[in-house]
Amino acid sequence: MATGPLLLPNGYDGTVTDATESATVPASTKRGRGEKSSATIYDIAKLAGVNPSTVSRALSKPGRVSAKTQKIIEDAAEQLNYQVNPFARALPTGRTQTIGLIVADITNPTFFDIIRGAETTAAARDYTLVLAESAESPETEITAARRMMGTVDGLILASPRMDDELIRELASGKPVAVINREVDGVPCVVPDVNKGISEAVRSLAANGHKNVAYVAGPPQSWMSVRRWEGVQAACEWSKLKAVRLESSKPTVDGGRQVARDVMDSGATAVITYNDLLAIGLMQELQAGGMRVPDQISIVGFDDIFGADFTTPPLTTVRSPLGECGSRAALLLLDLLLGQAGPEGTVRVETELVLRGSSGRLLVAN
Amino acid sequence: MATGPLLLPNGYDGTVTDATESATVPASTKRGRGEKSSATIYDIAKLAGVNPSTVSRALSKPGRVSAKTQKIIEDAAEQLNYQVNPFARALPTGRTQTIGLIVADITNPTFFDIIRGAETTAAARDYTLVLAESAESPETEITAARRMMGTVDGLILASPRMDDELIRELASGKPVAVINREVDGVPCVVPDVNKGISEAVRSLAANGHKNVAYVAGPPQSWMSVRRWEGVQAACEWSKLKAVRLESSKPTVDGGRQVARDVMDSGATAVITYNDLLAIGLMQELQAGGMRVPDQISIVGFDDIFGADFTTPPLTTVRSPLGECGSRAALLLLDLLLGQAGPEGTVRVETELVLRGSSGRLLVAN
DNA sequence: CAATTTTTGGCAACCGGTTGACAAAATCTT
DNA sequence: AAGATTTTGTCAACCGGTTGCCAAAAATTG
Repeated sequence: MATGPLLLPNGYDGTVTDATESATVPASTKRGRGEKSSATIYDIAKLAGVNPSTVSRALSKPGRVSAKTQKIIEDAAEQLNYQVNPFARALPTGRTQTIGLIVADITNPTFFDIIRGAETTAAARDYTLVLAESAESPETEITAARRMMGTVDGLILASPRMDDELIRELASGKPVAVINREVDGVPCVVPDVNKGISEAVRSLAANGHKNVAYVAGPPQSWMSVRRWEGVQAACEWSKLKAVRLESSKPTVDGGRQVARDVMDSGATAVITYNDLLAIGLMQELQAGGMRVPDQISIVGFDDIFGADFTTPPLTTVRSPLGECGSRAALLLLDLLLGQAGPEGTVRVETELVLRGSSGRLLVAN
Repeated sequence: MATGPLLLPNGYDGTVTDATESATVPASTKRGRGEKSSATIYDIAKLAGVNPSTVSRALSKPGRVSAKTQKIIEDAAEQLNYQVNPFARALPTGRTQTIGLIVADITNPTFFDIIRGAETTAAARDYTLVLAESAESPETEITAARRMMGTVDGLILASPRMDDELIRELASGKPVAVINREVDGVPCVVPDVNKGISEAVRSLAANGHKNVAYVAGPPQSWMSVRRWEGVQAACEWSKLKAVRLESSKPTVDGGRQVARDVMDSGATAVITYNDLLAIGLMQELQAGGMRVPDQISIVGFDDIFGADFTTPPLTTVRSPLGECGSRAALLLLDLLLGQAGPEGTVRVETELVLRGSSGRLLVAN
């Protein structure tokens, strides 16, 4: 009847609280497969000759204990190579130093910049980023969100597909920030599409285009609607005809599939919901013998990684995605630190990035 | 002197343990800003008329309680919309249902696929992925790793930059899996470069090339060394001359910068450490008037997103990055469930993806 | 139907920090 | 120097689950 913790690593057996042991080494050797587990505040307290609560205060409430005691405790902590146990801390306080990010689709490079932006600013403030994806499904999204809410201090939803109402419900529990969508009562970071779109449409009009097609994104996408509205408005202003086409999915493949419809529409310029659609569309049109931009101009959205690898390089309305991620993280962190920033929506600028895929129409239509 | 928890949301005030209250609603209304916080096993126990420990067993130890009690408890849990508190569970057990992933650079699309692969398989097994980056710095990496070790059940290091010794030290604490590098005694997932490289070199030789340049990656990169060795061996076998060039950083920009050296080297075919370098290099060479592949062939590594957007599309040695992420996650999860899989290194195949950037040499050199 | 074995549920300790209340010690007043 | 005030450290309860141990209940056996 050995009492060793080999078979049941999580048992509470063995560790008698015996005051006779030496105090220079952390008492605990219990967790896991017998490795040195990290020291606790109790170990520090014993070594420093103070009460554990004093240790706790010294380590987290600056100024609450005298400089002298502070020093003794810090030295002891250092000597024992102490690291707080995040769970033990999270249990009473609820704080976890963690923020969650849910993206619609990890496959989509649009989100990589957002992830990067959020991760970088979170890390800079000593927060850890937890990532999940919804696979474009509102149900998966809400499940992931609910699961995360338990473990994070705040949540960022990038291009959420769930209902406004659900988002508000989540936001009533813990701080939530939304990217690429505007939800009443919830802090949002939204690229203001108007500037970029009007630049794009004006450029198309100046190059002699009369008929513009907009290739839409997923129906649940708030941003797709906004972009379509923007395109309509700008086209009206520039006296162009605008028609809306649907896509099956907002990917390169979806772009290829919509090429037929684009041809049939008679448009000489196409603005797509995102760059992936634009790239797929361009590939398919070129494969069919069309010359871009001589016969048809293509404009994407977002300026994702790789948008300038194509031939011709893609003209696109750039959204500062990395900035969106970063701003959303900041919004959240401010909320968490109690210094509520400007309540409403943060708008970031979009701009036209004029490259080779749009230009003057050389062939009369 | 109101005792309301408004100003000090984390206080323990107020909640007297009064047995007279109605039992149909979770007693707790304390956490946060006064919203309904989730029910605890104590609430369930009260509602079901059993002991909290019985609830705990019913919910996590299948078969430990009778079917009847099980049902009563499950119903009560459902009614109260119970969710386990992950911290409370993690505190005594150490289990967190979380795995960490540290990548060298979130900016680098190579890691996108790895992240996706890991996230997807983790999520499928009900684990959450926690992400951090090391910004290509060994110091940042070890800091991030140490921080993470406290909060995750296992860790994946993708292209780690730290010493073998440090990796083994980490691995002695909790399960660790490594991607893109082989470390003795630690489970690794490594693309086997030989097949892809020999295909690539054979193809170059068949197209009349005699001099090959390899553009190396970061000096700490284990994989860069492996690739250079592979290129050397394959070139020797095919009787080609191989020379190694250094790059400043493994990015598109780094590729542009190395163009000069490539020209000077007299090589007619270039194999680069990764696709980013290849793309940058190709852009710069083309900007300087070189024709690809007529005057120079370019072969990258990894087949990242966008590698086929270029003109000509990039020939590259594909590593199944998504599979690497997924396999590493599986390795870890198996380890966590105690069913240690095959101890050693998992090798995944690489293959040449022949596209337009490599081909027959048209101009005598 | 009694004796024995197996199930099942309850008790209480425990994980490792945090914090309100309070008393002891130190500092400041007058 | 005695009293008032402030600083500092201790006590104990608490967050919400988990689990070893034990006794009561149920099932099995003779």
